[in-house]
Amino acid sequence: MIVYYRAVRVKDEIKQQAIIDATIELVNEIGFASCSVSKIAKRAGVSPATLYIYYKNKEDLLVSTYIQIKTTLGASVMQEFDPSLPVRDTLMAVGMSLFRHIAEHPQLFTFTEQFANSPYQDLVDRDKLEAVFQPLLELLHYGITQKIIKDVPMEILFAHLYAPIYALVNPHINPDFIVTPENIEISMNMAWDAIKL
Amino acid sequence: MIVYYRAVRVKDEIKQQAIIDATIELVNEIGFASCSVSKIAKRAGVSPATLYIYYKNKEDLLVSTYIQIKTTLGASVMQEFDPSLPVRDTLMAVGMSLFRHIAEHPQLFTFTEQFANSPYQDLVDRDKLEAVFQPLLELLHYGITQKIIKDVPMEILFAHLYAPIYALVNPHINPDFIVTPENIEISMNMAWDAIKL
Amino acid sequence: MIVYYRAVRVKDEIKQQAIIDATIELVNEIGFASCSVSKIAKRAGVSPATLYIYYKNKEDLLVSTYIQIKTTLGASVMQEFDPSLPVRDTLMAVGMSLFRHIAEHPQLFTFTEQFANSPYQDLVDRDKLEAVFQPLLELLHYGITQKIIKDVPMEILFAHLYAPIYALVNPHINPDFIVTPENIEISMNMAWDAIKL
Amino acid sequence: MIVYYRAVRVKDEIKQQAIIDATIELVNEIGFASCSVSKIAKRAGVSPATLYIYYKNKEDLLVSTYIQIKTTLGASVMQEFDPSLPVRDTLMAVGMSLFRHIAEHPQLFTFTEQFANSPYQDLVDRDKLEAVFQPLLELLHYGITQKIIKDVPMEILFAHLYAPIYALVNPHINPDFIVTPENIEISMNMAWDAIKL
DNA sequence: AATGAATGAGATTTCATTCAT
DNA sequence: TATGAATGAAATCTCATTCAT
Repeated sequence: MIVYYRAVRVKDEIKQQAIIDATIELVNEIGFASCSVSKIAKRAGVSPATLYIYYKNKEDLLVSTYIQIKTTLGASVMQEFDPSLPVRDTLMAVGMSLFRHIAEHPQLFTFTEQFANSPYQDLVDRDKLEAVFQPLLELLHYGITQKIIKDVPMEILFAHLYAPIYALVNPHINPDFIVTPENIEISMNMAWDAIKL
Repeated sequence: MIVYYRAVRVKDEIKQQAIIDATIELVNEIGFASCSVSKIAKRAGVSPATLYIYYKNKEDLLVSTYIQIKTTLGASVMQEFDPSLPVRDTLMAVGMSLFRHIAEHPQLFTFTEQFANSPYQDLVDRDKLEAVFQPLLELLHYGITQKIIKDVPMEILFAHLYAPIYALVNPHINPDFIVTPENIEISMNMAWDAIKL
Repeated sequence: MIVYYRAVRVKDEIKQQAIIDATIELVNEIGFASCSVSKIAKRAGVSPATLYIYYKNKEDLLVSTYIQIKTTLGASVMQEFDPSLPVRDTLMAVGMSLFRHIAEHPQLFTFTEQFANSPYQDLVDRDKLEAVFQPLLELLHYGITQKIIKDVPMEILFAHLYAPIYALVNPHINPDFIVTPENIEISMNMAWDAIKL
Repeated sequence: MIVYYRAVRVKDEIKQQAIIDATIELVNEIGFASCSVSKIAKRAGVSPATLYIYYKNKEDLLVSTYIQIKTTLGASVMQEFDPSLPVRDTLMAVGMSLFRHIAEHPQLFTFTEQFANSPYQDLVDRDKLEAVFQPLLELLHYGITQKIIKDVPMEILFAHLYAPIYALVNPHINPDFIVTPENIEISMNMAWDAIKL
């Protein structure tokens, strides 16, 4: 009976995740701009008012969704990071992991691409999100000191390492491109050619 | 009478361009999502109803604006295309021109980036827009047959040639990156390293 | 034909007043707190969206209504102001006019009473609204120098001159009080007794 | 067992009063119109659902709060009522006590002023609330028979006795008025001049 | 008794588009 | 052609209240 009394209905993490999932689905189906709170709520099977129990407002919901996706992506990709390997192998492994992760979760990728070009993107603490990639930055620095990697600004190194990946997997840019292990390897090798000394 | 007719036509075109300019300005100032027809009309100095004389609806206006920008960009960039030069020189020239064009017209770039991640983007005939880059495609093909360029899928070549440019100049991705002639050259040289055999 | 073209549909002052009238009616019927924009619009026979053509927002509508009523009241009451009369006669005439005006327009009075106790009241420039009563203030000052009126703070004089009027005609406070010429005279005489030296 | 029962009751009453106090505070801070049940509950440190254990609904809570304040005010003010004193002294004492009470509890006054201009005010049994002032009524009647006070309708006497007080202490009407003992005395003397024969 | 979760109803406001002139 | 007025539909969000525990 005590257990009964203590078991007051509790904020439902399943429901909270259902709302996020509904958001991602809807953005994929009808686009970021057409996503209204009502539509998201209906898709998640809750009342629009319920949504406001879990998120302060629409902005909070979208930003939270974005951060969740990016955090998961970062953690997953950086699992491959192994500083005991040669610089080249590490960078390639991380890049390939990124390729694969995006290819396996196209819905998440679509969401983040649309989010990044929305007015909401300014509300995210980018530095915090990118902190997980700090080891990558240090590895590139090390590569430069070892005369393995070109001594150019970091942004340019990153742009050549990872921008081609994003362009290739983006269906808006390359609707017909298919991510195969061969293509991944080809592209990552080219990225290495770009940055290596 | 002909004079009269032409005068009217000229006035029309000025107004029509004023609407497009207003659209681009507003997207830059308040973002794609916050741009309403009324706001665009007010900025252009016309009535909302007038806007519907020149464009079928909002979608038509935005798509027309996008096509105008992309067409102008393509024509401008391809001016540098000179098939009598070595392959490398041509590709570099085109890339640098692209870099410069974007850097010189940041408002147009902002518009296209926002448009490309909107539900409207599916309404554009991409093939038609990209037709202007056909010579580039042929040049790459030629480079492959001459064993100058890696024999990999076209999309991958393009991704490594131009995606880094877009990433670098995109203030959402690289808010602190400054486009200098040195940076342009560094990046284009790296792009060449990526695709060259 | 020229006339036809020039007669573009024009902001309709009749419609604008219809909205204000609807506002006043509704506040009388269902109270200030229950008045929604939709209800006001429906009562005025327009779409809620139309209301926003004439007023920036709900606040603007309510404040405008209040100012209109108060301005009309002030002008009407001060018509009785005749500085050539003895001080006592002037004050009595103004007070009686106020009594009568309120009694004849109970709906307007109800609106202002409710408005004055709403969060909107802080948005009104009271000094501007009360400027019309400046001659009254000066008259009281003059009466003090002439030793006709008690030399006490202005607020106290005003409170004793006019607060009883408002209390008497307020149906919330005196639901059964009937404004008769006799009652008006009785009350105004008492007010004079209060302030006279 | 009795002890247990009483302990529970005491706890209840504290919570119930906490809700009322929270209501008064919130009305003062954010205004009557912005007070929602959730906000009141949060301020009182209880769940919105708990509030419905103590009060049937929002209306019941607000009316109860109003009645509590008015009852306390009436009792406090009428403490000064001493029929053995001369009529004038009694009326003056009561008025001054009213002045002081309001000045000392501005939060309670703010609440009642806002309540009185809300749709809830019709739900109060005014006769019951005003019963406490019955001796005052009788005193005025007596004063009339003794030819001390003007023989005019009761409402008019009350209006001149107490409406100026409410107007003076009301910050909406007299934002700059400061309640000093001198001002209280001046005003009460004027009120007496108004009603005395 | 006590509560956090849940919600239908309704609030204000803006939108893309059309109408009447 | 050009327009200011007009609007139905839909947006985001809050509310008073009830439910399940």
